[in-house]
Amino acid sequence: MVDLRQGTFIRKLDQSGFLTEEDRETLRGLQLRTRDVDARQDLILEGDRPENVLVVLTGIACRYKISEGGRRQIMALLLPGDFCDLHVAILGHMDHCIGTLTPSVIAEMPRAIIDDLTANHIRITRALWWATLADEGISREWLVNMGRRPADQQTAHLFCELHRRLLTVGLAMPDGFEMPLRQVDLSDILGLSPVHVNRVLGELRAANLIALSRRKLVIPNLDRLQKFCGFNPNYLHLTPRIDR
Amino acid sequence: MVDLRQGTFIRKLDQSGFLTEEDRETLRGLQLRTRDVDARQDLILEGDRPENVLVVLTGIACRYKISEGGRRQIMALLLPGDFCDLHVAILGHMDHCIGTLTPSVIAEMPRAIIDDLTANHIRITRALWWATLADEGISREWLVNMGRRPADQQTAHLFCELHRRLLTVGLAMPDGFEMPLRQVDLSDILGLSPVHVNRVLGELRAANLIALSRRKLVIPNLDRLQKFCGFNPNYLHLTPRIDR
DNA sequence: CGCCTCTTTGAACATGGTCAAATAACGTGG
DNA sequence: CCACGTTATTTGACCATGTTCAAAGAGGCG
Repeated sequence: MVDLRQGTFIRKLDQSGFLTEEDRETLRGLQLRTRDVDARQDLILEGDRPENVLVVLTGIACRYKISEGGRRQIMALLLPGDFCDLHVAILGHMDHCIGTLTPSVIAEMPRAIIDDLTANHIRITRALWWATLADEGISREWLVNMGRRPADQQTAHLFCELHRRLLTVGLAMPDGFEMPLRQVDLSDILGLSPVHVNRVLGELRAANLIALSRRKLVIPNLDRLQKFCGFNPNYLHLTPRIDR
Repeated sequence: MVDLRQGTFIRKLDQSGFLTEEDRETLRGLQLRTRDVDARQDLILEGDRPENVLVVLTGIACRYKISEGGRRQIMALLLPGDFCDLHVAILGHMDHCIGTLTPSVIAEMPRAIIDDLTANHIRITRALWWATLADEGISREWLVNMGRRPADQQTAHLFCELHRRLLTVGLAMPDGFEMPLRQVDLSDILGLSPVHVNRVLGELRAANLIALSRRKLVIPNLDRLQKFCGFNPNYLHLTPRIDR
């Protein structure tokens, strides 16, 4: 079944700047099986050696681990268009779990397709590699965020990142976006306690940096929010590439 | 000049399990210029578009960023054999800085060599990709470490990781290793204050989990240390690959 | 309406941070 | 080899940020 929603990941790969119209055509022609998944379901567990590569088409998923202490740490957010487990093709086994945070539609890309793409489509291969490297850039920024920013700036920074990333997949407005994550999820992303996240959200609201209610996040003044947390979107590597 | 020290990165890539003797021969034949660098020197700055890819031959370097607040966060340690900036070939510009932590020897791999390798040596290409993905696994574990472990376990975990990684490049003994990082460096890795790192080190010493003096770290009981911090080396992807 | 989940609030506590100063280790030149 | 300046580690006292536990409200949904 050709699914129009796969436009999301084509657009994502296209951001690498490597694809030609021919490549996009190839990607559009892929026949992928899709799967509807509820919120808070595991897609892949640590140690798995999955046969298919999963791609998020709609919804939000995440990479996470459970620490010895039984606490969840989310290490990456997977938005529409993002690949869940490309690395497994190279590394062999998963070193973390992947689960949905919201109800999602997931596409399954058979290993055979990946093998074909990486063998016969050099630019698509580069785009795939680009995607994994861009992910890495984000996790580095999260380290800075957790290590060197106080909770309020850290939270604001996450919102700036989400806003920017959702914009590129057409899921945000210039001044806000649908925010389906719960406060517990935010706390597991930020490495904070849920209670503290709640208080920080209160502060950000009080400072009129955000408005958040009924799952809508409104950013009254994006520039102010970005300045507040020192957000510099460079690490997302979203700028149009004109140099190759 | 063929430099024997490039054995370090060949060994590193070999851990991917993808290389054949022919590939190793190819890598051994590379003519690389090397450079001696003092401790605490920048090799690459944020925004750079370096022409050569750098490889650490001896010493320890790191990826880092300086936050708005002027505080350094180290996001990765680069040990002998590690590539500094492979991603730049794909992403276009650096989103972080790279600098040495100790006196180091750095090899410069001209872009032309990388292009040749990735065009004509499929297994070496996969090994390179493997290396970047393994790095990513480490930064994910660091997120867990910072987000969900108290400072003492976090510090212990870093030592376990360092020990294991240094073992694979022949720079550690079964019960310890040379620890050239200062406490400030540790604090910038762990996202803690230098003072607190000092106190944590004291605790770990008091609990007889480590002995640390004159730049030698001794681990009296590795198993105990690993249990203490929940260290599971899985994420390093160092296990011998027999499945392909 | 009633249940369940999520958010909000309060009070006491703990972990880690800051500032400042003392001590120890290191490297260099005499 | 020692003295000195420099850099790194250690210690103390006080403070701030974030955590925990518990309970009360709000919202969403059948």
